[in-house]
Amino acid sequence: MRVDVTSVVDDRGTTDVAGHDVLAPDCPSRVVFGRIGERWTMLVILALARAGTLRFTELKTQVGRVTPKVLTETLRALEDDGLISRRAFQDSPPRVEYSLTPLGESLLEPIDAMRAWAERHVPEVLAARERAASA
Amino acid sequence: MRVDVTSVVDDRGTTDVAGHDVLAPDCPSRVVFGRIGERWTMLVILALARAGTLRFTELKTQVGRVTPKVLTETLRALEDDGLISRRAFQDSPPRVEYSLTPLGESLLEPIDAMRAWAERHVPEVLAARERAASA
DNA sequence: ACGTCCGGTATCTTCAACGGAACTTCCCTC
DNA sequence: GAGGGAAGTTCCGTTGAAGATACCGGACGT
Repeated sequence: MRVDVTSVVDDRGTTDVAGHDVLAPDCPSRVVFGRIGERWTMLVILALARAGTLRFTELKTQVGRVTPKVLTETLRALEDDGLISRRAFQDSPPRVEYSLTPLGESLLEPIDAMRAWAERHVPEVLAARERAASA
Repeated sequence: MRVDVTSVVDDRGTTDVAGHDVLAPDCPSRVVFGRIGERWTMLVILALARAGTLRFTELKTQVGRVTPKVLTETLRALEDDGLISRRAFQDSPPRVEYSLTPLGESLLEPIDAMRAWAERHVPEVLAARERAASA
């Protein structure tokens, strides 16, 4: 199929029912994995999932050692993707509340699958890493 | 507040049954998300999942425009984590075969959950992105 | 009048990832 | 003896994300 890199593997049903080629660099799953692979997004999403709603500084302390700049970037990106919503009140001092959108909440399911895998298998991964390091 | 990353949020059951704090920077899920967030790992794992076994150059062509150096790095990292196995034969010309370990195969399940989410929801994400871009 | 809180910006620097191209070793074929 | 795989390695350069630090503007308390 079109897309340059393509046709890499037409010979064995590599595209799913929806017509996506999971190996193509522009596959939707790449978009998703790219986003959740970024350093702070998971932490932000999980923090919001727990708290429901958090203000900027609350988020900052919950998430850990993130600098305001990077946190802002992360939040903007997630907002642009429709995963979180930002409501600003013009109180003084300023108040801004972040929370998950329904779309963001729906992402919790696959995230949790990943987390479950991690909890079950990370000991094996760490053991393998240690073996590799000492070798 | 004590800053040590721990005990960030003891006030609301934030640790799961296994005692992991999902928000801690050293949480196992971070390890996993970090790894799969890297640029080529997904592609390698999915290619191997399909083919079963691949040689270096086969992998290289399947995965796309990856340079040998980066592919080697990716493969080494995955091998160190126990997700793929590398068998070298001393034929000539050299032959090396890569395949998923059982651990690597077990990772396919959460990956697929993620992929399923992506396929269902990426249109919404892209729509949100476009709204954000034009605003 | 002064400092504080809040939600950020602005600027600078550092660091790891990624990439390109050439080189290597070993054996084989032409 | 010239060339050609296979599976990398080495050297070098670029880039983009992340971090540190400082600052801002407006209301508020004291």
